Amino acid sequence: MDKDIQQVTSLIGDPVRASILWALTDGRAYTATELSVTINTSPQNMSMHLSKLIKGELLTVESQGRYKYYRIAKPEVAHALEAIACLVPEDKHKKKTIQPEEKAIRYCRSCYGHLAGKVGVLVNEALLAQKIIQPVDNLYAVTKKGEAFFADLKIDIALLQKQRRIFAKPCLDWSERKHHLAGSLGTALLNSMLELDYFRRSKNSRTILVTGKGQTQLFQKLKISV
Amino acid sequence: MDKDIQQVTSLIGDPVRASILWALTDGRAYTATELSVTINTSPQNMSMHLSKLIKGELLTVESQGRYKYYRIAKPEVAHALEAIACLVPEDKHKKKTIQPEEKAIRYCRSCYGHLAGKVGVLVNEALLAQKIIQPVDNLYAVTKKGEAFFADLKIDIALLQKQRRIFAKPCLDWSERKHHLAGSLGTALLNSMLELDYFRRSKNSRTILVTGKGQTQLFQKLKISV
DNA sequence: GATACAGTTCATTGGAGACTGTACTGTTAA
DNA sequence: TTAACAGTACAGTCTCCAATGAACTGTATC
Repeated sequence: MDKDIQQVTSLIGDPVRASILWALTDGRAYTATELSVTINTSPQNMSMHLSKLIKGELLTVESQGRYKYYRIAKPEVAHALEAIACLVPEDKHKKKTIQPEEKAIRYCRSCYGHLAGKVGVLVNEALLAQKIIQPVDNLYAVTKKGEAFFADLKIDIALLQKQRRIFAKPCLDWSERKHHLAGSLGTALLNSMLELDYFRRSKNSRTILVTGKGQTQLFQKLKISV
Repeated sequence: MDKDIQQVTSLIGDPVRASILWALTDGRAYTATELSVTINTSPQNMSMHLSKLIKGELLTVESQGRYKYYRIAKPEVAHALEAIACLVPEDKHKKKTIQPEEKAIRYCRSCYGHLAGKVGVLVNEALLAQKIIQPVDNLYAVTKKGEAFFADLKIDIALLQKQRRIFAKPCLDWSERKHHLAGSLGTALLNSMLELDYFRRSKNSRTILVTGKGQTQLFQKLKISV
């Protein structure tokens, strides 16, 4: 038993691995590259640490194309990390400023070119509710009504469908645990909305800001209040 | 915050320090030499590690003559360790032949002053089933019926509730993966049952033995067969 | 007093393992 | 097809820090 505990603690004990685990405690999944950027270490090093965490059954991986999404393996891991966080000496807690950036990234962000977060999920739900898109065996198809909607946003559906890339599909949103729109249509939609100044990207972050114009347009077109 | 977590994890991460902490999770105090013998390392090395744990506020010392008694600084530390113990990969439990002493410690032990192991979990389940305690937002409360039960064991509920320490809460048991009773009520219950000779501590181990009297009383009072 | 023991301090050493550079596989996009 | 990118594998380097030996303080017992 003692040996087992030692193995787990030395796994958690490394500073880089501790940072990885801590970054993942919110339950969202990140790619190896994303993690290596936020933790500020090389991709090879990150790969090494991630494989150790996988082997120790603290993380799980999910492959999506050339990306690999890493996430906490089970609730017990997050629980243990929270328990460890409680052991930080008291005097260190002086500066308990809760960062608003965390809140922002959960609200609206880009996810490999398409819209994610709470806003991304709301948009997807609205597109379905208004029958602009509809599910067809695990993918999405654009309806007659939808064609007009996308044309209005200067999106050429026919052109997108000619591409080899998947046209439109649901993608599980890590912060909301619901689906948002992915595929070339998802990318085109976000690009168009950025172009039209509904949204603006923020620097050095995946966070996306909703403009005043975006608020009014999203309400008019999709009946969404953001 | 990230730096703080790293400091705590690398403190826990060292194999020797992990063993020290694990050896102290029963809440009892040990001298430096005792620890260096059980952990099997030199006194100087033990001294070095202990001073780091003290500095990190995970342990406290108490001097008595030429001896120094080391113990876990606060319940949160024991809690974090138990949480970490839950992360030991499943297959490790199965394939290794569990030694008799290991079996004993899994069956019944003390965990920072309260009862743990299979017996600890059974007792907790019985207390809940018989409506002696009931869950109230992640804590436990004593029912009317329960007051009589604890009074019978010479436990003064009112006195315990006046303390600053948490009165009663569930604590995840590493060997059973279920909850046992923690908090001042849990401590009082174990002390009372030791006093009444339901249980006896074994020397140099966290293992607790159930006496004949304990077996009959636990069956009479809680309908538990141990 | 002398002796034995608990625990600590400090300089030195040794080695585990984290990191880097290079080179590779597999996937996506044009 | 080619190019770009995500991620991995491996060998070599380097660095931190645990462990050691020797010497010390302080306490108990004779």
